[in-house]
Amino acid sequence: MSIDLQTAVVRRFNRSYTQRIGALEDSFLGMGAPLGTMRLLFEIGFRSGTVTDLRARTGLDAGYVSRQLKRLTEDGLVVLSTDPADRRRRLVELTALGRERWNELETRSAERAQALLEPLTDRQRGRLARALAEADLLVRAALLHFETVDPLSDGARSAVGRYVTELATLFPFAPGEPSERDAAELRAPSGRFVLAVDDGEPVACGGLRDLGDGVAEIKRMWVHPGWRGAGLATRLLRHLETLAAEAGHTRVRLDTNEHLEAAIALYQRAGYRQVDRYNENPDATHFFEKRLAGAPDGAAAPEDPGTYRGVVSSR
Amino acid sequence: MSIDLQTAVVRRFNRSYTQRIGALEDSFLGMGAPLGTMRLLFEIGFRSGTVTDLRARTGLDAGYVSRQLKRLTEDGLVVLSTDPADRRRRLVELTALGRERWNELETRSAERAQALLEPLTDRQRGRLARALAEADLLVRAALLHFETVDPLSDGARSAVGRYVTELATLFPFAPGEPSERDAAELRAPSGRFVLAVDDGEPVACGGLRDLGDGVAEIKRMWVHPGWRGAGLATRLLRHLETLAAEAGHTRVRLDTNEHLEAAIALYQRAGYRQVDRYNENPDATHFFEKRLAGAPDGAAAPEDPGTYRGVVSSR
DNA sequence: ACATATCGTTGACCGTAGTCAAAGAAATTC
DNA sequence: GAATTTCTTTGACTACGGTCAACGATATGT
Repeated sequence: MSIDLQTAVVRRFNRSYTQRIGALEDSFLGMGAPLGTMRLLFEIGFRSGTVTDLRARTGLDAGYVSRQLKRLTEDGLVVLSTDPADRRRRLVELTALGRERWNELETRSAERAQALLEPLTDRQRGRLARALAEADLLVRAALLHFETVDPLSDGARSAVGRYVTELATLFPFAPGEPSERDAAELRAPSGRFVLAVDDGEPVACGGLRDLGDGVAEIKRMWVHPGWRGAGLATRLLRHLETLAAEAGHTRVRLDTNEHLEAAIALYQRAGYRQVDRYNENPDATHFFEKRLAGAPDGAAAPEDPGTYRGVVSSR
Repeated sequence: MSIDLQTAVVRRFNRSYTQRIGALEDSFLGMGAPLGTMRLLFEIGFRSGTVTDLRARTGLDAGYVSRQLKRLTEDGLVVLSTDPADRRRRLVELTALGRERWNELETRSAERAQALLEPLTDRQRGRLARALAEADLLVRAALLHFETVDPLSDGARSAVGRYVTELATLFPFAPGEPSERDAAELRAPSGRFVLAVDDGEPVACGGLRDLGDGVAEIKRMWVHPGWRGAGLATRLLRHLETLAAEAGHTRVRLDTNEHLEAAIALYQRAGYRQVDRYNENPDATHFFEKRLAGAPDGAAAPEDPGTYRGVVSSR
């Protein structure tokens, strides 16, 4: 399928979906309060906290929010209180009535979705759900981006923690605590650590460290299990290679474990070739290397971006 | 997959898609004119005609449209002229400048869609496009509804015309012109003709006539080729059976041609059993009958709503 | 020919969403 | 302890989308 055709499909879908389903927000209408007010109520019900927090999440103007909250308070849907920790701040919470309304919004939204499914036969319903789940994963993945972060930041720690936990379930693997020394290797200028985050949750990560002689090593590459099959690992690998090339490296190495079959397949698809053991890592059984495009002694294999399902590199 | 799970998938998709893609309409913004004005411009560019027509298509208020058109005229984007056929009416058309702007909107919208695809690998792009195409078909189909119309109305004629044309390509089939006498049989109270329309185009049709003795006959069942595989034929068949039952019939018959294999499979899945020839129709080779649920001498086979691909009944 | 209906325009009006700046109260910095 | 910053509220204001009723011009039915 050509890119033009794909674009046309996305546009056609956009049109039928937004036109026919109407804005999702429509479910907020007809509840006696304007859309904006209900949207805020929904947001508060989703997670209550300070007004500042609420504003940050919604990106709305302070004055606007203040007035909406006033209205909601008058309607008895929320209560405002002073934050004891910082008495400038105010805390927002739903009242029992507010929670009731919130549930009503939830119900409406669910009914809306059911009304869409209802006319279809069982089989078509299943097909639609599968197609939307697939589209959802891919759309989310498409809009994700990799950010270079500090390897000891909360997000990085959380991602690496998950990575380690997952590896430990696949083969005997007992890493030490993440040390400052380990982390320093993955920090600029000689190293990198990239992270993709969705909704506050780490989704993928990977690190790069300098082995000297123009060689970079890829470390701690991981993709969240719920996000696999969307090409994230391929993109991540490519991203890391680009970062390595930008830092002046001409080759990338990595080690991995024989249990990580999907990862090995990924490396092979991406043009890595197996090499001899180049370190003492007891967890590693397989070693790979790739010459970066543009590097002298070129002959880098053409990339074949394929689907990948599974955990990635070891250590 | 349970209906609750399916509903959850739809809701999750709704949220990620509308939140992340933003309203499709956003591409109308930042063009120096408010959204509503641009939306109208887009609609005119899509198909120009009378103001009434435009209003009917958009569902907007007469006063509102009038003002928008005034603005667009002042900006030199459209021209208004009196309809020579009815001098109360006015014709709207884009100027060259208006067409230019319209193309700009198209470009923006396409860029938006491409930006979504761009980060994905080739393979994932293909997957997303396929998933969205599938979802598009099913969503459109789900929101379609069958309407009982006069068998000689424009829509019905158009649908039957397509049906006849299509049959003629599949086997020797030379029907006469649609006669008033034929049509009368498909008219209430003794008969029915149902039609599904999307965007002015006929998408599916089917008729019902009275054979006496509590038997109804299904005629001219057809689904638009571009809409096959979305369960429309199954739904249409079910709908016609319901209409027949409501009219007091206890059995439904139909004839078809051996070349229409998909149709025959559909009837069998839907619980029809083959019977002896019951008419002199030279185009028919196969004959089916089904006892309607609730009818005495019951034992109607359980329905298995399966996917259907192909033209439907003969004649 | 007259009554009636239709089509578009115009004026008056409304609520919603949102912006901006001023200001009071509380916290933090120096 | 004074100056500055942060958090929230309030008043003033704006554009936008939209509704309603009145009106003149044109068509249509009888």
